[in-house]
Amino acid sequence: MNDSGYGQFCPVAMAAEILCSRWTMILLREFISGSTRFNDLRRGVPRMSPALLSKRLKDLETAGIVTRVREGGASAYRLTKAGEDLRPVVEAVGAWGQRWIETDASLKKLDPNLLMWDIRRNIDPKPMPKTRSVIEFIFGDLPKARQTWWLIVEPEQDVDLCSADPGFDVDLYLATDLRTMTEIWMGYVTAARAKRAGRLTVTGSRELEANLTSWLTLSKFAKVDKLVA
Amino acid sequence: MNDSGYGQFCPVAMAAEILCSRWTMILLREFISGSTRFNDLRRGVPRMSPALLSKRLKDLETAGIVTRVREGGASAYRLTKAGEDLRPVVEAVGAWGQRWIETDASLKKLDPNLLMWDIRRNIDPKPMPKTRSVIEFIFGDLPKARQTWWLIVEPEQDVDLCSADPGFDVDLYLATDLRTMTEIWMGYVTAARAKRAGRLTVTGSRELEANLTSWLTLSKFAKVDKLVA
DNA sequence: CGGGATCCGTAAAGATACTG
DNA sequence: CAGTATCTTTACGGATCCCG
Repeated sequence: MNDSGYGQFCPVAMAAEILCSRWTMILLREFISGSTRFNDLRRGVPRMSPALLSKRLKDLETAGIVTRVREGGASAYRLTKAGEDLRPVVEAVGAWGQRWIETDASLKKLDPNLLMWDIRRNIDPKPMPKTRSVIEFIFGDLPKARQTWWLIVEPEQDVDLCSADPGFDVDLYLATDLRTMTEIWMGYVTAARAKRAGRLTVTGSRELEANLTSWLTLSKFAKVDKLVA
Repeated sequence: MNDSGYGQFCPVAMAAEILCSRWTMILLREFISGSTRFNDLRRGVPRMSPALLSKRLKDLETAGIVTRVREGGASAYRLTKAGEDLRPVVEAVGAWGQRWIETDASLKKLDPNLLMWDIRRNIDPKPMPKTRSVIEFIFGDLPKARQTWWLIVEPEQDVDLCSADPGFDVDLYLATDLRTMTEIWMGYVTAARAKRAGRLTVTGSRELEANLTSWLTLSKFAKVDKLVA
């Protein structure tokens, strides 16, 4: 008998034994967002120790939720069908969080690295120019080392994120502060409203500026209505 | 800064800080199933220490998921609107568990107390006689002390569960084993099939026997199709 | 550089007993 | 009935190191 679990045959309990251990839900969010490599996953859960990440990946493999596959020399982790089927669970958790967690509580956990990493993987290159576009984010309230971020969008390619100047000409600048950009990303405030309030300044390519809301895709939870302030 | 959490503004992470601590999901299942009193909750999570139960209740109160109210001399815990809104989360977790957790894994965690407690709160008295009905469950494979259970169903009242003979005349007997009854409850096998296989014997009131499937409501996950053996 | 393993101190959970 | 108190065990966090 496995004494580490809840000792209940109920499917909620059986599932919770796997899904509700520390970091697992966040790890699943990373998988559902498309990460497959150890260090990509790690970037999404920077405060999780690599030892624990390694253990959790093994646990998820044992549970039949991820499979480990060799890709060239490196290994990649991919969701199985059972893992893909967890999408509704993660989305239900996220939707509840967006509805009921107080805005201020979320905004006490600002992190430019996580924000930009999230923005990066949700950029939609389709409405963007058919050449390379470089977008510079400037968080005026942060110390120099974390102030400036570049997104490099090449058509038909994954978007690149840099925190060191890549040396390309910049097509669009977004000058703001970390809290405002996070609020926009979470759907707490619109980009237009932030601009009018003087909390966001957009300069550069007229085209990119004009259709900003079509390529700067927001968090998938941004459309969920909040029910608490 | 709260270092105990995940340190991420993402709603999945914010929600998981609350929902994915040990026992919390099972406790929420108990609330959603209708328990409100400390000792009722405790019966649904018998392997959780009362100290931890007490702490989790306080955590849930702080999170705005339950409220503690005085009812006469005793206290009761009730879901708030935010707590009620967790129903889709718990149901998604349970549905995934029913689909993907192997049957044998669940059936290694048999527990007559949990099973009968679950059956008790899902009995539907409406299709039953308008007088008191007493149903005796006999698990022939268990030691004497846990072999026999009585359900006392009075119209318009909560169903009573006893593991000591209440002394009433019995209207219906169900003789089976713990695994079979659990399989029926979980929807792995039908009562009719278990009867044909000689794993369940029903004797007593013809009426109660005839409409057994209408008053013996199965687990709410029984209708979810399994995708693994 | 990707993908871990090891060691050690702290924090959470389990077991059991007891109380207003 | 509704919890505390106490002690032990396990899980987790953080730093460091290893290896192809």
